[in-house]
Amino acid sequence: MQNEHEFLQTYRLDDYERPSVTADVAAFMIRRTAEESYRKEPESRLSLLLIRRGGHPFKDCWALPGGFLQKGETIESCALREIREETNVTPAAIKLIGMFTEPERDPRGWIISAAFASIITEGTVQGGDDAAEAQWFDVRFEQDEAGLYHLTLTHGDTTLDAVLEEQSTRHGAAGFAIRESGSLAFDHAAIIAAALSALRREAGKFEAIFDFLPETFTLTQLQRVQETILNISVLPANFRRKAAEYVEETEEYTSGAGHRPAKLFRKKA
Amino acid sequence: MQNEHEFLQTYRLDDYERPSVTADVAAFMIRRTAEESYRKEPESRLSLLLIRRGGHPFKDCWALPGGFLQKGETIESCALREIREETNVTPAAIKLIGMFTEPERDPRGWIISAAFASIITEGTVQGGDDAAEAQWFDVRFEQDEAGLYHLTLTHGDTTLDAVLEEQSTRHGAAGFAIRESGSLAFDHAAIIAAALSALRREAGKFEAIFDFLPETFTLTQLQRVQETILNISVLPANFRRKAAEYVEETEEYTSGAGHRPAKLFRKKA
DNA sequence: CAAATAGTGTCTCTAAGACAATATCAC
DNA sequence: GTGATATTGTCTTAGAGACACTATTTG
Repeated sequence: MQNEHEFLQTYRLDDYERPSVTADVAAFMIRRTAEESYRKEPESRLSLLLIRRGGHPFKDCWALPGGFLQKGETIESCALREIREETNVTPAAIKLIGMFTEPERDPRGWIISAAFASIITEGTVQGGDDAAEAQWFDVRFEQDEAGLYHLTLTHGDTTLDAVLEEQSTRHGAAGFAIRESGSLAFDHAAIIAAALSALRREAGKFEAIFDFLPETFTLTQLQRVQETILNISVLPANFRRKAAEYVEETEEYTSGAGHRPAKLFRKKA
Repeated sequence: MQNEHEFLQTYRLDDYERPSVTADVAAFMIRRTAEESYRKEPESRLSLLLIRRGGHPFKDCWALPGGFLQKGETIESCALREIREETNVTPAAIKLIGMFTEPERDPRGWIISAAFASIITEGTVQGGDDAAEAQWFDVRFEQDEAGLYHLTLTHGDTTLDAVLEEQSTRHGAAGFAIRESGSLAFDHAAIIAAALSALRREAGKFEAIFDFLPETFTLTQLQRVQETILNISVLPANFRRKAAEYVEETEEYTSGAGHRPAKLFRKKA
């Protein structure tokens, strides 16, 4: 009879074929467009970080940042390392949203992906990175009358359109089937749709939205984050009442905005 | 310049080392203990399916059913196939709850795991399976004054005790660090804790709990499912008011229970 | 009829939404 | 002052929890 040490000495993992494993990251940020009038508040938009593929397959298509899991790291470290290497941004938070494992999803071979949604804090993106081909796309994600989801990503003149169908969730987490993929590589349109669903599910709770903002912020900024993600609009009075539970005052105020200064808040510990 | 076809012809995936990938399944069922008095309602308990390991490593420890991802299947099919092969039960639903990828988590080598929570419908377990070493354990999962989580699994004379600490969720989904693992194999105590958290999060919504019950059920049965999972108790009047939205009546009634018959309901389409 | 669960009606309290009114700054 | 956002107060309504009461079955 073998003991455990002897067993491990003779155990051969490579008798079985193994997949390559990647982490792909859908990184979201709230961006504010330049104000028109000096005292009007800038518009907030949800945006997503994509990179343009320089090589095959899906050459010249846009894709989520991501790459292969290496020995000795966890899948979360891999996700953080890859987005950093490829786009020079560091997320404030990441969250696993699904596994994408269809055997034919990657023409290079058997490659499965762990998909993460991540949040980039407004204003932490340094310019001048090596990743010239990394760009922020404005996000639109809506359901039409027929129940199909339309994902529209815009950056300057470039528009990527994808159409997805929500999959019956028998035996599994909610997923999306791709009807049209636009110029998005692999199954990344489905990953983005899943990440957006997850983000919207979370954004209703306050805990989840602070990472979009700097350390201190006004309540209006916080409100805009939630409104932008959920694509809704709520009355300031009611938003403040609900938010009060999750924030604490600082002594600081905004200034120079052509209207009453706003107190700055921080997330309650 | 290569075209895509030429690229794929010469692409070599095996230049990089790859991990083995497994799916592990935490399968939950509601079991009802034999009634004491002829008209008293039986007690409901949440239970979890474990198998006893016959070989190294962790010989004689208890573990979640699971096994290696094979080429040509998705990770969800793998999870369903493995639990079926090893325990002869078929889940009504499965849901990914996390990736477990610590490099040292398996002494056999580089093996990462996709963890699923699954629901087994009451009464669908056939006896006499080949998996003599698969057993249902009653589940207790509670937080103590110090904030530590205690997981207690009981089957007859066998009791497995694990102590876990909730991990700060910076950079990721809520996770648990194992303080003491009892006789649970690998990091399965942490997987079970994560699955229980996910189950409790979902059980508050009605959508998630129907799979524990057969096609038709009484509202009291439905109430017991929710109460058992969440470890709470609510007033029948209030439960019914909330549940009404998610169920529809049938023409059937229970009988022979020594008290007023209950109408059977089914999940609303 | 006694014991037990099934089912209904209603009171109260709280949280969410709507709306009105006041405060304060930069030009 | 004007135009904009900041901030507070309060009315109304919808939903959750508590509780009292009635209905129906089988040993």
